[in-house]
Amino acid sequence: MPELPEVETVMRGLDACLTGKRIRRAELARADLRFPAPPGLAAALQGRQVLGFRRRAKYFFMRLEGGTSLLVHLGMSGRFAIARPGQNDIPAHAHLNLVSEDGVTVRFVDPRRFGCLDLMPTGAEDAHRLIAGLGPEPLGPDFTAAGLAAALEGKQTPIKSALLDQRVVAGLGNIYVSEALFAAAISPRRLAGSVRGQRAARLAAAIQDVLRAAIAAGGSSLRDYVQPDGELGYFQHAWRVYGREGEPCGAALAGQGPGCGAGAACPGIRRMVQAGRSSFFCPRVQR
DNA sequence: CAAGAATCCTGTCAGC
DNA sequence: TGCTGACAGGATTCTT
Repeated sequence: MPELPEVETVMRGLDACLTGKRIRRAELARADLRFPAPPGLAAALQGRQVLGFRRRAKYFFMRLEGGTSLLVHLGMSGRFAIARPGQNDIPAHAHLNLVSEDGVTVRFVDPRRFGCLDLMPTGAEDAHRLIAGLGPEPLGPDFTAAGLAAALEGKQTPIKSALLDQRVVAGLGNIYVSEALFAAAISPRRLAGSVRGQRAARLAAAIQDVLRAAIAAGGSSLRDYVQPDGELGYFQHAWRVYGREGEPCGAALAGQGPGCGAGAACPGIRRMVQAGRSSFFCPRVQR
């Protein structure tokens, strides 16, 4: 679902259609999301010009004239639907509706309501309670192999679980953790504390590679995920292990690099459940 | 204190 | 065909 690359892609789409525009009308259809949206949310947006966007982990901020920022989290099923003037079909579960000065309607749609919306002064974005405790941005300057190793030091939990902890590194979810561990040839079962030195360096690089590739691909997609421009299922995701249980690793990697390379001897991609979540991995290459 | 389980919610899909 | 149950997963809260 929406992890860092998807959030980045959604945000870029919104940036392209809203930045510089004035919000003619704002309506909060329902406020009972993961956390209650503040009552004054719609009023704070209406009539204001959108100045720009900024992402942090799986959150992003929409900055408005007047010094207010809107915090958005997509949760599991959150997306943005764009409707041009005349396109009047309203998707189900549209919780926030914004009409731009050019007549384009932007809707925050989130069936499961695991997402959230909040307001804060633009200068206090990083002090927000959902943001303040986050670990380093994996594509930012603060994310290093040494820092990652330090964050993992002494942890008795499997590396899979540790990487889902947003305090260790911010923005990974279940999909890209599996992908990064595969790329780094590290078993999801390995104890987090044993990932250090060269292995930590490999993992840090793999995390960055996997995220960069996904952003470049325009974000990956699952089922009901929709691009901000309204297009649906517009590209083939390129996950190497996620969702590929039983597929031979070599075939899965055809044309995408050497991968397992065991050919017919490849045991195939396995799925297991860790901390209630699926992990996909190749038992031959990941140690 | 840390690690894991339970929890929120609803659409989708497999199986009968 | 229609129903039921399992499943998906982000992040907080609760339990061990």
